[in-house]
Amino acid sequence: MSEYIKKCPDCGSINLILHKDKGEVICKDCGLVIEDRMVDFGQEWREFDADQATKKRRTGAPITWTKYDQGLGTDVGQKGDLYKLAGKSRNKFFRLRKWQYRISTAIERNLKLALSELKRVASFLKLPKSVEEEAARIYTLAVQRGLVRGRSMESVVAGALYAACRRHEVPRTLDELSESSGIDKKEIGRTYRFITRELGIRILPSNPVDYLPRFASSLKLSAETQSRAVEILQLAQKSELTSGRGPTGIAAAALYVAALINNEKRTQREVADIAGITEVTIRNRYKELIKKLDLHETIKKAKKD
DNA sequence: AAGACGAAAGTGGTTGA
DNA sequence: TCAACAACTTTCGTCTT
Repeated sequence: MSEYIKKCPDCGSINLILHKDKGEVICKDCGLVIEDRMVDFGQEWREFDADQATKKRRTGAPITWTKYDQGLGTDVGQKGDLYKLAGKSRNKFFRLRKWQYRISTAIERNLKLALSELKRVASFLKLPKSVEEEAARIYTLAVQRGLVRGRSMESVVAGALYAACRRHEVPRTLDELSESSGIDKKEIGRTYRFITRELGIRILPSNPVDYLPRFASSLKLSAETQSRAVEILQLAQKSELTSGRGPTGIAAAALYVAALINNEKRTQREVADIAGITEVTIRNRYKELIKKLDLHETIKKAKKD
């Protein structure tokens, strides 16, 4: 048992029980949960067969931010323990349960709801687990700092997801996020900026290269074309064609040019739709690319083949 | 006829006084 | 807080294949 807790801070009783398997310290007299989420101080065991495993294994599921209490947490009277008690003390525990519920409402209820929404959007966008975790962490921090107040829960969820995507370099566009969460694009952008600023999350400007694989596969372009596009992008970055421009536009143009060179021509319209930009933007980027990188001959040569 | 191209005007967001 | 500004979009007419 923890060294520093010897008396119940509520009733002063020294009758404390340690629930090792739950990681809780409970006052035997008043039922107060003095400490939960404590670390198991027990000896380290090894398990040699299935029987020992059930007896000796001490860990549960890994801690995760996608559960509102990180998969830990203590509930009063969960398993029907309460019905072993009679009369007064039973009522007392019902009261306790009620209070626990009330106390936890503010933040935890919000989290419960928000995280299920987060999960829904994340799976809709087919985001990897790591991004979902990150987004959940960001959201949890945001709630704890009261950043959600005055904003809709959904928009903060979307903002957190967007931030997590950016950090993990699996960018989704604001449009995609907006479509899957049903939140206005502007709103997501605003909350995104707000929470990243408030939480001091530093995010690199997104790299056009990160968009290529997704666009390329949507357009059913070959792997060669895709890697051609990567080369073009790298050259473009050296010539400083990329700074200050929308990353999707550059990615789309590079892909368009790469497709031309490799005789897998797609129309500007097709590419533009996939990338969520207009043909005009592709044209502008495309012109710049050709001019700066001297791709004239390369394209002409490709056409003859 | 479809796609590519370019001009011109409009939009939303950033920046700097 | 406002105006200037850059990037991007929308629209539309013209040219190319």
